[in-house]
Amino acid sequence: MPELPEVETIRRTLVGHVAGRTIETLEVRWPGALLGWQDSEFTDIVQGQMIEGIGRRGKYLLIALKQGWTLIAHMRMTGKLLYYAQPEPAEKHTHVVFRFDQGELHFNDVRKFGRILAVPTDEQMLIPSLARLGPEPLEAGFTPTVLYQRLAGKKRPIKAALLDQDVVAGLGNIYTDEALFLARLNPSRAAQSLNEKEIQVLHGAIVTVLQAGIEAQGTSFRDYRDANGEKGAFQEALQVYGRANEPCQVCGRPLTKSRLSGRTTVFCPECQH
DNA sequence: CCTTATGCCTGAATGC
DNA sequence: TGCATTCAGGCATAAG
Repeated sequence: MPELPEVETIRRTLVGHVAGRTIETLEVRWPGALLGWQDSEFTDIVQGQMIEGIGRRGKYLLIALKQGWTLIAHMRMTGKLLYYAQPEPAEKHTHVVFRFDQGELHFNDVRKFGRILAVPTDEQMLIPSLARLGPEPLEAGFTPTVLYQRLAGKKRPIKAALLDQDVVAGLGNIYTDEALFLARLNPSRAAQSLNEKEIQVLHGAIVTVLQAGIEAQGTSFRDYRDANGEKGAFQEALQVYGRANEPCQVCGRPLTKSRLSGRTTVFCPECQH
């Protein structure tokens, strides 16, 4: 499921193809994928506009259009943005097709959870879910001190806090479990119970797993593909996610699967305290 | 402040 | 084999 490293990889694999391209036509095959406007209005907004660049905030992809509009895309679980240099028939579950003066972009989502929103660029920050987002974990503003402050006083399990996009932007179930393993922290620990040293280690672990995820071009556990339709490789490096009952890479004892804050959670009860 | 439940979805995996 | 159930989960929202 696209988390920060996957969305960043989509951004990187897409920008070279579409920056400077003009959206000539929009084909809306399932209007439910579009938020904020009727599909005819959406079409009027984007047709004829040139893509200036693509940014990212947390798990949101921000596609900046020339005439002051931005497309905000969220893949949720199974959303994909697939670029084709040549015209390509829409595959099953393709909900929106952007056709450029050269090439086309397909928004495809089996589960139909993903959404694309069009908003005037200068009103982006009025979108509550974007406005509330916590710090970007790979930018300079994300320091151990900032993380400490953001977790202070929180009684919720550290895992629940890290999954909360308002605490830190971009972590999902995969990278949260991996970061907690790397930091040797039990996912059930109350967030406020972590001391400064533990927070410092956790901060380093978050940065490390996210950077490693990006370097591996994401985790293709099931559905994830980049804009070229390519899989990532980080699934091969996962230490705990998807490895319930397998031996811990550190101590050899079986990894435990439980349910925490409604999410499947895998961790090593021996190594993670 | 926190939790759990629900809805949104389809396909793969599992159960009988 | 086949039919039914469970599970995967990000996020908004509601309720306790």
